[in-house]
Amino acid sequence: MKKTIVVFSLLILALLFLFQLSTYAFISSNLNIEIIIAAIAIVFFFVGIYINKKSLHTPTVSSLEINYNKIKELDLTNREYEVLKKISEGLSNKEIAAALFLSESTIKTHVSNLLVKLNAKRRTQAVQIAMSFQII
Amino acid sequence: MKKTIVVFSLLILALLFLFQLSTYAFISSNLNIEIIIAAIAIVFFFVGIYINKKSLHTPTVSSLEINYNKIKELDLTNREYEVLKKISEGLSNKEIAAALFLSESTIKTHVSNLLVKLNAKRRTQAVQIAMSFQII
DNA sequence: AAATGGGTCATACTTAAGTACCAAAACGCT
DNA sequence: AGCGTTTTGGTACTTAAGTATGACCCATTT
Repeated sequence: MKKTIVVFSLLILALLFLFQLSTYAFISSNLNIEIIIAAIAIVFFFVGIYINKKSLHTPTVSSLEINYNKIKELDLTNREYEVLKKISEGLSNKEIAAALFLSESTIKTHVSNLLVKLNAKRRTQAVQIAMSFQII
Repeated sequence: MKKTIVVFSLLILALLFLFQLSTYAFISSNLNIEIIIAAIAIVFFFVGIYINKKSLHTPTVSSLEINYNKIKELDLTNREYEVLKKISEGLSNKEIAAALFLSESTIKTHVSNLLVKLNAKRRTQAVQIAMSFQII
């Protein structure tokens, strides 16, 4: 943050200097106006780069969006998708049942249907496939 | 790419226009020079932002690096880490055994040790934990 | 030479996961 | 009200996963 303040202070000083110079050049006409304009252009060019780097593109640490169309395409129901997310969190069938207030039998049914729809043989593979489809 | 060409073409036209205007203002003195300079500054400011966005920060589509220090910290051996990666790919113990030319017993041993070291109860949880540590 | 750690494999066992099949309640839709 | 789908749950079974324990080989270290 201190660095930002210093940069902006220097920037303001540079701009003031340039504007003074441009006024001087306009009055006395002994300095080429194009050079002044070019200098201002260059300064603002770098200001644009700096602002963009600082404010517009700071975090954005990935975290890709979920492909909801793919979920529909795979014909996953709400419950199946809920179970899939729990599986990806590393929960057992019993734990998922407890988390969703259901019986383990129900979870097994959902998991079985899930594996068919995702064309997976195991829950670990289902997670892998789901990640490749970006649905979790 | 076509969009880039269009943007740059428009940009060059705008700059030519501004420079012509500045020359006109310099000669006839009926346009305030400060306004011209401000216009150029604004244009170059956005040029800076655009250039920065296009060239300096294009890909970076995530794909975070692996935390090898964490692997050492967890005291995972080479074989255990190999098995962990195979688990995360959704392979069964039998499939991992076939892939690494080992017996299923050996894989089970490695998996068991792996779960202890990662403090996981199941292979799915191990994958989850490994991802949170960014070691896979 | 003995201890150590990594890797391999086996047996025996328990628990979890997954399949197949069925059935009923619940819900949305026409 | 009737239809189809979702959701729920059960039984019975097979297969996979995971644990515990012991054993052997091999390379490195003490």
